[in-house]
Amino acid sequence: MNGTEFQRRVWAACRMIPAGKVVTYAEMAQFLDCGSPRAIGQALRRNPDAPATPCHRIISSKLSPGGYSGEEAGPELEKKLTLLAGEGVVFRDGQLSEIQRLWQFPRD
DNA sequence: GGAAATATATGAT
DNA sequence: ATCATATATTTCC
Repeated sequence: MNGTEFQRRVWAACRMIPAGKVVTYAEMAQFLDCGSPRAIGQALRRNPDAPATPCHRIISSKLSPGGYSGEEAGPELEKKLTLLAGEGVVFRDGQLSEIQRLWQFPRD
């Protein structure tokens, strides 16, 4: 089995995010009933199925890209931004260009 | 079992 | 804007 139960939950949530949209760590934490978005980052950074799990659709609550592959900034982060751009999500001045790209988990 | 580390968030300075 | 604290989970020793 891969990772712990918590990680599986985080990755599953990632896979339910539609393309062209992004979700904040806080939103996912709330959806998973987790009181700390930090745990989300920990699970995402150790994701065993990087291409299968759209972990690049997770951003910070300030609409900033956040980080990627264990680095808050670097070539990997740029790759994440490029991937998002390919899905229609564009960042401007370190923040999400269009707020409508923000997605949230179904609360019902 | 305990300490260190982390892709954050929030409050204070 | 920057620093310090809080919180949850993982990984290393």
